[in-house]
Amino acid sequence: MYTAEELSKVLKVLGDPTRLTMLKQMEAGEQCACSFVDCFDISQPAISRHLKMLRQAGLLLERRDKQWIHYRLNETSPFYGIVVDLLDKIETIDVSCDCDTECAI
Amino acid sequence: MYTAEELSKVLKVLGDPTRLTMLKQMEAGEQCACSFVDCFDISQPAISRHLKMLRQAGLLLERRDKQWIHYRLNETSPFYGIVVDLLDKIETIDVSCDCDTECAI
DNA sequence: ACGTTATATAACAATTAGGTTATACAGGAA
DNA sequence: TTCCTGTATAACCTAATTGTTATATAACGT
Repeated sequence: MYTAEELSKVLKVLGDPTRLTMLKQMEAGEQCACSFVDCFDISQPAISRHLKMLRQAGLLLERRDKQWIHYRLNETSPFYGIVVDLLDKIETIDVSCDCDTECAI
Repeated sequence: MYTAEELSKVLKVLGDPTRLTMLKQMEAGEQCACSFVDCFDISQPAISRHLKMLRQAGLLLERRDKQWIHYRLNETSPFYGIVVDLLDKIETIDVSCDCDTECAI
């Protein structure tokens, strides 16, 4: 159970097509930040800021590996269930934009 | 199944505490617009615009009765299920702000 | 017709959101 | 060290959001 205040905060973060698509991709597994940069038609700093908003909402966890940072859904977030329920209602995106650098390992 | 685009649009509309609370109240049944005016600490035009956004998102239906307009959740919206699922996760609000005019009939 | 009530719209101000470019920082490789 | 790559932050711009007050519209009551 959540208050309308806290739930609306999370929904606001989810209410952006870029962020929602990022989450959808992470549902399939951990994603390197650079793969988002390749995937979306916006600048690297814009991607970085979207990731920051998702992190600050507690929806993401990160793992650093060398210079790459891999993000994944935070399964311990109190909103994880809600997020996954929503993501499962989104058509799978044909990701033709895999990270083309080493990080894809 | 929805696209990330269309779902994010709806989530953006839901991502506001006033609108989310309004929806929560409508989940309990039809609400007169004037009851929202009494209930929230914002001006009548602000309420009116929030209702318009919910209407434009297809989430509400309205019924005019004399000079009062009663709003209710649109059960035929393609997003109705999602909306109800989310509303059910919100703590019930102690509505000490019923419409104090005749419309409450 | 006239006043009153309920709701919607217009015009405006302040804040937030989301993009950009430039720059800083972190880590690996030569 | 120096250079390169990946990521984050700063500064800025524009557009959207959310509130306000003033006004218009719709419907009722006298």
